[in-house]
Amino acid sequence: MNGNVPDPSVRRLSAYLRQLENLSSKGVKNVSSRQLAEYMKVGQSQVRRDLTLFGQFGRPGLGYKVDELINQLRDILGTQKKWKVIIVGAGELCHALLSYAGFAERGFDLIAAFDVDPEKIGKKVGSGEVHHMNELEKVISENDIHIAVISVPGSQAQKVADRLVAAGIEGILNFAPADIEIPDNVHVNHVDITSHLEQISFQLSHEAPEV
Amino acid sequence: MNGNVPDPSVRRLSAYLRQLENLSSKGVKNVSSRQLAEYMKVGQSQVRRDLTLFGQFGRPGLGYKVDELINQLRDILGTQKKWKVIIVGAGELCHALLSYAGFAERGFDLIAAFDVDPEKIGKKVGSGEVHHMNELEKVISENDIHIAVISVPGSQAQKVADRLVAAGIEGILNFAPADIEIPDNVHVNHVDITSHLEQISFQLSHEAPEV
DNA sequence: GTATGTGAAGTTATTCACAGCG
DNA sequence: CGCTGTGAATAACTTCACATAC
Repeated sequence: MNGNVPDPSVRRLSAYLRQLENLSSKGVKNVSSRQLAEYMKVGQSQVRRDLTLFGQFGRPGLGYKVDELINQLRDILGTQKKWKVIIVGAGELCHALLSYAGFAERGFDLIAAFDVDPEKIGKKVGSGEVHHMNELEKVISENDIHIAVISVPGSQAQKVADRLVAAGIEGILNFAPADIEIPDNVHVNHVDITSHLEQISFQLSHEAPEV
Repeated sequence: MNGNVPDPSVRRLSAYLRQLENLSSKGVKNVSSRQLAEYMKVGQSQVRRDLTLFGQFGRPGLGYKVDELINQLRDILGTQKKWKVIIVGAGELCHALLSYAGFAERGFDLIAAFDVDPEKIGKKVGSGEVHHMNELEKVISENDIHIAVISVPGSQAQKVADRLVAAGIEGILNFAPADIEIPDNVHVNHVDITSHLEQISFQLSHEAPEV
């Protein structure tokens, strides 16, 4: 459909979608790029530019129809259809993610977790249950899984990633505190909490001192 | 010290630091920009450029001394000194974060958590314990806290953020699935898990179909 | 020979500003 | 008259390529 969309744009599309869902739940029917831009901290032309990368969704003089745009954004992001997702490592993070993230409403269906701890196996998580690690490949292939979340200790992350890739997984969300190496055709998103704290630390450390 | 460093550079500095800590623990003493660049997926001149934004740390012909560079990066990121951090919301995410992130080694000391659930109050977390929310302002001011983590339900996030800001917090790491509005002089980092999944979904959906 | 630091060039992303539609 | 969509202008970031140091 299109060659290259700036990464930052894609991130913002998520943010717009979040904001629009909010507006929709408040009964708002129409929104202009200026209004949308206000909520996030971007310029109004940025909003329009991001959207027009994928088509023309607005009406001059009128703005965008909230519900319509929500659907268009979901189409763009590919979350109109449900993705089946598995999570490797059924520890606290796994439960934390499930307890708050509202995966399902956003198009992601957690259908299985994996762990080596016998105590955890068989317990319910999301819309599935905890399996033993040695069923990993079987479950992936039988259920047509494309996306996996890694939430194991850092020392295990690479090993897990290798198995996921070998089993055909194409997208990985990595919460382990370790970088993983994977082939170029697999998409990884690494959530490194320490790094986020370091960003903040950097900002505070380089603040223009208060006058 | 310096006016404007590209955000992407700061993010990469964290990544270099992570990689260098790794190398150091393996006993590696020296590293070149080419080697460092290989591990992350950046060009070698990018590495040099990022580093020289803050000084000249390398030796032509030799590369960088691993342990020296680690210290310099920590100075830059401001994590040479320990930051005291609090977390609001003592739920599963709070425990997940503590159980795996190795905060302390990276310069962040979790000294208190806050919750409204009486069952949780008094329990130990990190190097502190869970307090009732109404002690929030008191603990912040008495302990000279600058950074806070929000891990409460989305509906509470804004309220919590407002109190944190009013109490003098300058940096917020927000895990709640909601955007928060705060004044410009406070630094926020929002970890939105759904958004990360959407990035992956987008990539998979717009993949050049396999030939 | 190897590797840094950096001007200059190139690329990518953001913002401006306005023609044209509702 | 408000608001979109978009060429053109600007700014931000990255890469090249080489003089210089070890």
